[in-house]
Amino acid sequence: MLEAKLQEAGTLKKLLDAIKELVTDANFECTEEGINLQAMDNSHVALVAVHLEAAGFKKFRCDRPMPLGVNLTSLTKVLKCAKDDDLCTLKAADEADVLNLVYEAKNSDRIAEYDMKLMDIDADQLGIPETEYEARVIMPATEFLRIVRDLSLLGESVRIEVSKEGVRFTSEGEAANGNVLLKPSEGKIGKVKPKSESDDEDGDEEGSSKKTKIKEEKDDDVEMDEEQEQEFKLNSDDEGEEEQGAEDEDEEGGGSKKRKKKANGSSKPNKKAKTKKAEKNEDDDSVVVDMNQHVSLTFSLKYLVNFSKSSSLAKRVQLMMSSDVPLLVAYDFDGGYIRYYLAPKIGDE
Amino acid sequence: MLEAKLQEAGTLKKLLDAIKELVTDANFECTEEGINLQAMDNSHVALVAVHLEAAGFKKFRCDRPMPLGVNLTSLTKVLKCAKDDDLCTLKAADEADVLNLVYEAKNSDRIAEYDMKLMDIDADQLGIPETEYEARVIMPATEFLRIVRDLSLLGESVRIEVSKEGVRFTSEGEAANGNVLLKPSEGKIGKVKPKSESDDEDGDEEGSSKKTKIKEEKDDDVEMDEEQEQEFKLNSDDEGEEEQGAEDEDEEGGGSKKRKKKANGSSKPNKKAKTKKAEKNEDDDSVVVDMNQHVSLTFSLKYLVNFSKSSSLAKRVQLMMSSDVPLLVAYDFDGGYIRYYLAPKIGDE
DNA sequence: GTAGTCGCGA
DNA sequence: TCGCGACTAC
Repeated sequence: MLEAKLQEAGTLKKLLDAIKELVTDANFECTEEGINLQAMDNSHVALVAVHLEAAGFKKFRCDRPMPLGVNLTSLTKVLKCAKDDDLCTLKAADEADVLNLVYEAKNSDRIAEYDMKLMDIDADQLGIPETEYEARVIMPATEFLRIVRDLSLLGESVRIEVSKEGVRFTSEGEAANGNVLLKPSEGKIGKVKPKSESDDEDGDEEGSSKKTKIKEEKDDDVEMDEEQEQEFKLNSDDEGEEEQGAEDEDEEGGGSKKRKKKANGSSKPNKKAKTKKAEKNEDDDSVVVDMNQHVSLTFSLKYLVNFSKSSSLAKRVQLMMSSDVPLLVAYDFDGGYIRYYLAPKIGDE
Repeated sequence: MLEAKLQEAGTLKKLLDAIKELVTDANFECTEEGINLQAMDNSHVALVAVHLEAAGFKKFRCDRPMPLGVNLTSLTKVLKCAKDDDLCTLKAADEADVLNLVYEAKNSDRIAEYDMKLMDIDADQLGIPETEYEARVIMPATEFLRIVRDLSLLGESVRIEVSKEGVRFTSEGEAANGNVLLKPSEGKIGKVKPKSESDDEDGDEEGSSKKTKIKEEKDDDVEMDEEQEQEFKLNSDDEGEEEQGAEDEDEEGGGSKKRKKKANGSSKPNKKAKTKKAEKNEDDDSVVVDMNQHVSLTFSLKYLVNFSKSSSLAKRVQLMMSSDVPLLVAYDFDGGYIRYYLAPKIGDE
């Protein structure tokens, strides 16, 4: 049985606004630790991973793991029926085929209750490899939004280059080319340290000579697979929109979670990282650039524009890049995160 | 000859926005008392009655009754040419086939003048029976708007139930079901008294044991027919959209008012009621529920959503219901009102 | 608030 | 089949 009470329905509404255009159906994987959602977009070019931790709820109870197959369009409709500041309680009985949502107005003289049908979704719950990245950029989410929106007016794709100079976004279009260069804020450029020491790589870069790759600075709850079994595979986005059997990853997605909780131990040591992030990641407008080597990758702007809808959820966004692996765009907010993975365009076209 | 000067063109604009989707052509029945419009919607499921009283105009003169047949789409276009705060004067000569509209900017350095063609419309001016209702709900217009909009995302129809609990709106749809319960505000529930005493039925319900029906709390100027000749008949809205001859009630609608002022005396004792209403009906966000018995009726949300466009005209809305008779949705504003009647769906489908 | 896209009605 | 209106996205 699940019962999760959220202080503000608005949080969920924003979350859905952020992903509903990318994904139409997804499993909300509920466990005692919170709620996870992971899905590839309809053309398998991008992957979204959402995590809402139990502690982020005003009240959270989930007796046993349960996947709730939700049509996001329906859920969006149902959430439209809530005011942003309504208390919102999600309830589902074990084996239930409906999700119950209760909205209580602040002044509680209005109670609305909705039952939404659930569906069985063949989980394409993929293992996300815990990549160590060659470059990380942390910047204001609105800045990122602005840049990708601007550039999307010019062309279809953007090249993101991280160098000692900072980070440069370049787009070339029919009518015009453009690029935006963000210089790292004072003292905000350096190399990246392995996760174990990442707590103090904030510009004071003494000792950062070790050539390690960068891990995203986050509480990790995405299923990662050091063993690489069922590792997720994104299509490289080269305009191929033909429906290619989205159902070829059935070994993983048998409909239920053979969730492989990470074998490797580096998985979730994060209360401290959280505090750290608050310091460097949410409290300012700085641009932080960490890199071990020059990285230049090209991505579809359409997707990035879509990702940046999450700007309403978090002040800061983190971009993690390495050659030839998907870009990770991560937004952290109180009580959870939303992450997007996007395969680079090949051939730098 | 008609000459009616309105302080704010915006009022008319809002009025037209509220009804133009429901009705495409209608007669503006002008008399010395003001302007009335009454029309059934295109599928004869709903009826709209608008009243603009002479006193609500900055200046009003109508020498003799005249029906002005107006295409509401055209009038809407012409009104779009006015700014909301323009002075707006409507003029029509006797027997004229055009309506003249003059817009004067506040600062009067701009005068715009339009002539709109009139048309002959077979009046379906129907007698509206003065129903006494079993239940009345008065609530903020925006709340009603919100509820019907929300529920219309889920399903086609809504069941409205008035009980001691308050008023509950329920909709069932493909993907989800939902219901919203509004509890009456403190002391705002009671039985309803006959109109003659309605001035003090505000929660202080001593003496309200008399089992009388409720009349709408309003200045009444709709043609009502105690004799029941030509009483209006709404189609019960069960998807039946066949055009049924709307032109059988000419005795009443011959273009002029043989207004039968109600035979029964309870008809318009309302300057006081008005004040009263201001107290309980417009100055707060309360939900007032009066009922003599439990009522549960089902209506088309499409229409209710349409009706609630009138929320821009009034702060409060009044719902009047009795089993098996049309719902009355009434909005009162300075200088007039707009009322909608909607037949319940049959069989509670 | 405006523009574009999709659906429904004439 | 074309036009108008409604809904969604930007």
